[in-house]
Amino acid sequence: MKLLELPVRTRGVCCDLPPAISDTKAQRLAGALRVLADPARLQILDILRQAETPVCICDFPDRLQLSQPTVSHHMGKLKDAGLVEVTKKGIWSFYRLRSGTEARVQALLDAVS
Amino acid sequence: MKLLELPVRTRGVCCDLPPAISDTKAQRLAGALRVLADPARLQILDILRQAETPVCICDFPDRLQLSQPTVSHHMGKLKDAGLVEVTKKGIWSFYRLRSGTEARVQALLDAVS
DNA sequence: TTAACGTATTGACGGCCGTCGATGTGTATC
DNA sequence: GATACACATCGACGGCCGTCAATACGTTAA
Repeated sequence: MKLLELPVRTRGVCCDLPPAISDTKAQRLAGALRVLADPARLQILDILRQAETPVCICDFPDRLQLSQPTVSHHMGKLKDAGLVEVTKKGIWSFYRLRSGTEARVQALLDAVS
Repeated sequence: MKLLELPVRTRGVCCDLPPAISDTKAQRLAGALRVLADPARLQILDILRQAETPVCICDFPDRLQLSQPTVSHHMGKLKDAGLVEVTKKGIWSFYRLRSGTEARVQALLDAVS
C-alpha cells in the first residue's frame, strides 16, 4: 500500500532513486510495445486470433483499407517481433499467430482496455 | 486450438475477413500502448512502482540522464494517460502511480517480457 | 514462353515524437 | 523587493515511422 505522506525535501538537494529496469531492458520492452502500438497491427492480430485457419495476407488490404505494400510492411514487423508465423503455398502467404502469442496478446489487450 | 490446414484459394478472388476491433477502439488501444512504448516512461513507472512514498520529479533528470524539460514532458504524457497523479507542495511536485495502475502496468510488462 | 497474379522490397514523402535551450510562472528565502 | 529554486511550456531541430507508387521476384495458368 502506498503512503500519501510526502517526503521532506531540502532546496538544492536531490535524492538518489532506487535502481529500476536497466536501460537495455527498458529499450527492449519499449521496442516490443512499439510494435503493438499501431491500429492496423492490432486489428491484424485480433483477426488472426479469431481465425481458425491461417489467413491469406491478400484479404487484409480491403479489410484494413490499406495498400498491399503497407499490409506487407505491417506483417513484416509482426513477424520480426515473433508474434506471427507465415506459411507459403503457391503464390499465397498464409499468416497465423505464433503458439504462445495468443495468450500474451490477450493479456496485453486486457491490461490496456 | 488453431488448425494448420491451409484454406483453398482461387486466383483473383479475395475473401471477407471476420469483423475485428473497431477502428476507433484500435486507435484508443494503440494510443494507450504508445504512451508506454518509451524507455524513459517505462523506467519512471518502474521507479514509482517501487517507491513507498510519492517521488519528487526533481530526482528524475539525474537518474534518467535527461534534461528537466524532457522529464516534465514524459510526466505530462503519463498524467494525460491517467497513469500517474501529482501532488504539489511548495515548489516541489510529487508523483505517484494512480490507484489501479500498478496492476495494469505489471500485467502489461508480464505480457510483453 | 508468355501472361497474369500474389508478395516482398525499394525509394520517397509527410507527419509524429523525443529531445533540449530558452523562457515564463510560482514559491520560498534573504 | 530581490534573488534563487523547481517546474511547466514553447519553439525548434532531428530522427523514426506509416504510407503509397513503382519495381522486382516467384508462381501458376494459358
